[in-house]
Amino acid sequence: MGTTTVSRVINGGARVSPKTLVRVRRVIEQLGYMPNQAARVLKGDRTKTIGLIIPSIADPFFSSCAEAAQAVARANDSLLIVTASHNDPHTEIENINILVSHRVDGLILAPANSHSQAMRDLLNRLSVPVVAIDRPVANSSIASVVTDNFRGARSATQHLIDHGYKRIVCLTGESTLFTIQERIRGYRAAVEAAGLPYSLNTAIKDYKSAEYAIESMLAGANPPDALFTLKNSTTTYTFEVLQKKNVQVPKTVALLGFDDFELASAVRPSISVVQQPVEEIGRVAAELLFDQLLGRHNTGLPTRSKRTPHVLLETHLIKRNSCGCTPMIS
Amino acid sequence: MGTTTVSRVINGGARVSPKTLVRVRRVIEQLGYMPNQAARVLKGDRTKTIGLIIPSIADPFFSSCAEAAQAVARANDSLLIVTASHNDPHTEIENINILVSHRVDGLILAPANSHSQAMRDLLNRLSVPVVAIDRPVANSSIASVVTDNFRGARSATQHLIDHGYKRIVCLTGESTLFTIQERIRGYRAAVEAAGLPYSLNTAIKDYKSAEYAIESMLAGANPPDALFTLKNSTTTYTFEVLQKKNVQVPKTVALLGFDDFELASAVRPSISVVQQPVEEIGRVAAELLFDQLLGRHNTGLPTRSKRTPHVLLETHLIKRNSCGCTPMIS
DNA sequence: CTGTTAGCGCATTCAC
DNA sequence: GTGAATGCGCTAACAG
Repeated sequence: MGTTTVSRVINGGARVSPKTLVRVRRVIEQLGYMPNQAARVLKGDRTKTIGLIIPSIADPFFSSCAEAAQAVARANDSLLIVTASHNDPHTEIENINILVSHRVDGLILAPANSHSQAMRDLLNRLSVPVVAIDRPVANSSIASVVTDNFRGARSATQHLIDHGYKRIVCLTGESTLFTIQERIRGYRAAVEAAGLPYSLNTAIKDYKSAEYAIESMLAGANPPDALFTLKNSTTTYTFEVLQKKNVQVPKTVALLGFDDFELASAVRPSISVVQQPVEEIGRVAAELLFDQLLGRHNTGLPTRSKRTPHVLLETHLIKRNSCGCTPMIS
Repeated sequence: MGTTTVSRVINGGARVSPKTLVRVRRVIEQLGYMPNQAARVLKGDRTKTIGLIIPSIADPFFSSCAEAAQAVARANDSLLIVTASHNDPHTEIENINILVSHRVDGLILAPANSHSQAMRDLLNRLSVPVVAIDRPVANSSIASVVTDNFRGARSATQHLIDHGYKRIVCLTGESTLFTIQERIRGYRAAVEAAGLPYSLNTAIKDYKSAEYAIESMLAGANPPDALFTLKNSTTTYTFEVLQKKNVQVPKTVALLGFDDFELASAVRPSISVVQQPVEEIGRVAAELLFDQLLGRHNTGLPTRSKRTPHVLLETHLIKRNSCGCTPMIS
């Protein structure tokens, strides 16, 4: 018995006589033998694992990304390791280190803080390819797959303007996040271009704060006729408040949210939203990563694109009822 | 320079002079050096990784489990690797093999098929501890953390009976799953004990089929006065249909669902549900796994419990409006 | 076709 | 306090 022969059998069985091949295979089967990846890795080969760091596994947005990325990883015979940063820069760096220790072949991450110098340095030092999702890494040459939050928010706001609303208020929380800032920019661009007042409240962090904000506004001198909510939780809190207060939507005040969610079409009125191509983000990011990993660049592109692609994905406005539209389908 | 010294520094720095310690640490920092886990593993130690196999990462139920399990893993200085089986026995076995190849220290999984002989054999051959979640592995000594689906469904049905409903119909899909079967048993036990008719429809797999089923029932000779839906998607499809048909809930027909979901309290009427202790499942499973891993059993228990614990977690009935209750809080 | 050898990076043992 | 030697399981290179 030669270990080499066994090794050959495991790796496809080339240059092994059919007899031994069968024999070895049977023994392997019988013993339930599994090659030790650690040893393979140690030999210097790829680990066939890639890492994904997202704020939370339980967040539907990111878990859908993860699912899509995993599919691509599988297709490339790799394992996806998902860890959660909870948007904490410290935890994030810790996660990067853990994954690097485990010698992942590449890394996808949603940077907790786009501007963290420490993380940028760390990332630049890595010898494996990195792709950022959802948010780019500022001032760096790291590849990224990001939604066009600016245009998405601008055209959504424009849609409200087209409906004739004059006092469109923008509601959100977590305004330090890159994505939220971009959406704010988009909202601002649209209202300013239309000569409408700019009104932003970034203090919505739970049901209570939403209730307080909306109550004051509606009772105020110049109540809004439309609400543009920049993130999922803000949208649902707002919806709940409006419902509880028996505010007519969209009659008294219209509602449009950024980011789609499961029951947006099931509630009454159904909620119009800006939809992000969630799965696509995960899929494209993983594809980009494997492109870098396997050294295949710019396939099919006539122009030699730069080494680090920055993919900007388009959003899609889903017109339901809460904005004032009356689509055919329920 | 001795590699041993460096090794010592990395592993806590015992028996190293303060000077060298500082010096080595600085160089490590400067080089961005990370110990190669593969080599450590090869030395025979634990890999500090555990595997989790769930039907889908994007499923809120399981991703919450995963999040909780990851927290426990971190606390035990380990990495959680999550993979998706899509409820396919073949993919599941493939995933087990991949994780075993990567030498995970333990495994948590939601068995796609509780009765698969092949999987049972494979699992028994493994040298690492295994914990099943959501569904047990039939006829095996594998530890499990499962919700008490039977009692949850029975008491939910009983609650509908207490409300005075006489024709309670049970709706679901995926009736081959262990959890669903248990819930069916619970429903059956309750209606039969009350001398009420047993009526089950397991064909709800999408909005269309829900619409068809509900339409026929309501138009039929003996329409139901309450609907008990056994899984999340069935509940939302049913809710959508009832809403679209302008059926009064709970007046014309009441609704009670198994499994809580994000907007159950936000919709009108708010939907009463049987809530599972989702995070607890993930947490307890991971804790059980590390107990086995670290050889600490039966802590604090006076009676010597058997080696493979089977934890049965209680459900909680959340009374909202759709069942006919009128809770104080919105 | 098959076996022998060497080395991947680390932690452990044992001398110094 | 420190360092040299050893072996974990595997595969690539090289004989037979």
